[in-house]
Amino acid sequence: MKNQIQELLLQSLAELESKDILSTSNDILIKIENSRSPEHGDFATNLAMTLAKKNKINPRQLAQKIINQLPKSEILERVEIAGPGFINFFLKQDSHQATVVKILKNGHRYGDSKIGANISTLVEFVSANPTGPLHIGHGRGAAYGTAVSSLLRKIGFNVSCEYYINDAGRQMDILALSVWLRYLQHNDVKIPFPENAYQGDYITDIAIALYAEYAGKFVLPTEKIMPLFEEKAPELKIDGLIKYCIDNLGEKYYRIIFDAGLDSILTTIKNDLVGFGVKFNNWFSERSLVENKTVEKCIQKLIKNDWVYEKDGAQWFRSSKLGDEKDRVLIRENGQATYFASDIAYHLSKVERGFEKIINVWGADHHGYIARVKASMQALELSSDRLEVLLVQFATLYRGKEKLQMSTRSGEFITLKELQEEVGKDAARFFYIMRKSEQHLDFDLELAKSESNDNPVYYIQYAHARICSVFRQLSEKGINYQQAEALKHISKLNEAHEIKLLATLARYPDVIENAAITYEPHQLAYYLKDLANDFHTYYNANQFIVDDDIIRNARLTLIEATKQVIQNGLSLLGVTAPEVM
RNA sequence: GCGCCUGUAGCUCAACCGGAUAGAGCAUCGGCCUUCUAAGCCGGGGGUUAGAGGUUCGAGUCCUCUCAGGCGCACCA
Repeated sequence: MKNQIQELLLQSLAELESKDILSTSNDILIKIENSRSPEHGDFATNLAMTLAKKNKINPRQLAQKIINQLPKSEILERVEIAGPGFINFFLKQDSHQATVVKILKNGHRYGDSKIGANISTLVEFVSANPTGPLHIGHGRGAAYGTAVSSLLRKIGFNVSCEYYINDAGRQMDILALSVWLRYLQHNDVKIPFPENAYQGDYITDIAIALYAEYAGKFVLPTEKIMPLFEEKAPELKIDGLIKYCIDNLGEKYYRIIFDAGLDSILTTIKNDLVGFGVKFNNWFSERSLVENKTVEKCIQKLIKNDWVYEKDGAQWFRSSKLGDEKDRVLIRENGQATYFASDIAYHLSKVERGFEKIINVWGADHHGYIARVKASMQALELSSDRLEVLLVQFATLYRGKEKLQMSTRSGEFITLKELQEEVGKDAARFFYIMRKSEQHLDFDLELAKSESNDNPVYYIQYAHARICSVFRQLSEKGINYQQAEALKHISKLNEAHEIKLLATLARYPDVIENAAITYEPHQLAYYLKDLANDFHTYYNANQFIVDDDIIRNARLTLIEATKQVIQNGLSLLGVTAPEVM
């Protein structure tokens, strides 16, 4: 609809230009808005106001000239000038009514478009360290990332979702150590447990499972371990213990413990995500980048192109030459590659796998990381423009007044699974999506639980269930409804509530497109609330199952179309559309 | 100290690349169920958009400064 109006305006402008009344730049952007108020028609443009100054014409006069040159149109009832120079477009009623046909004809594809041009797109999100179950903080990234992916697919991008598994590095060593120490304790070895190791009960569970399979195979004499606990600096103590564990247990046994922890936690994470309705196309292992030498290959290439230098025994990347605020270490003094080195390789892999558009959904605490990753892509002569990093701000978690920590190490956190069990998947997903991603979120658990019945998601689902109920009543009463036949009577949909509902339904494709290209799924959530509101109002004002066949059929097509759009929208957000509530 | 994000009704949040009278929900007050689900609808009250300047036909939105909060500034991930 907007496109048609835009076309009319372009023709009008071309006409004015050919008469030398007006000059416009070639890249003129015609902005057409959905009017906020019915008295301003259905659509409005500020075109005359933006062109007025350049052409030294009074905006209202210019608006009149533009209107005079508008070609005849089938869809417009009338066009008006209002306020300082807005041009308001009023649609003919049958243009509104045609929306019903369009929706019912396209079904679950209503709202799709092809503007993504099948561009190969990778969306990476969650990617939490497999050192513990996902907590509520991860839920936001999961809900957001998957909604963005779904939206992009809807507008024609070829999207793949990926989870990057940080299965290498120090955090994982700490995890393995934590498992081992719990395992020793389970073997009645009297040994302390460091405060900065992973405290969660799930560690003990893994240790017990390990014991069940391997019995006392990994027990070492304690005399040599105990002195390591005397180290005062907590991080050094941990490192000392890890080193002891690897050296004395041997690489093979250490790997068994390490993998037991990794596999167990990864399985939990995968299950929790499936339960949350979040699916990944690929789980990408950081370790694989080390094992197949991609990391080494990256570093060699950087060295070859003179992006690396040595300082204090470490290898540094000259990222400050490429927009980063300082240079970054690739290889530490102790010879180990940094996480950043893996990440360079990971992004190379993304490009080499053919992704033209690369989207990373990161927690806001990683924002300082963007510049160095982009710098590395430039240094490897990969276009860094194709990388877009979407930052999701933190959710601060409260239980009533009490602020809760979401630290995995402390082991005290609400898991995503617990949230799901308490609040429900639909409500939780919608709760996350409602907030735009760059907003900080105060998530009061008590509130979320106690108000779960007031969660707007139920408002939307209720509209859907009500519509389903109407159709159930219809068949119970033995009243015939044939969509094709009923569609012949949509011209009867001209009551105020019906026009309002039709206009909202017509907006849906725009909402999808805009939500997708701006990566703002909350726009869809708010739209669905609006749509449900229009429906509930209509429901209260009019009876659908009436004796008049024509009126009844017309109304039924409208609510059937409404049902379809609610379904389409909710499914994009990972929320179900129940038929009964 | 530097960088990023945020500040809108009592609370939680919207506001479509700046646009017409800043909107919802919760809470509060008042109406609506012999008719398709009252998890609903209709109406009232509630605002100096943190503050001060600036840009322009027009600012919650853009710029500068101040204040307040969150996050980041590792040879951790």
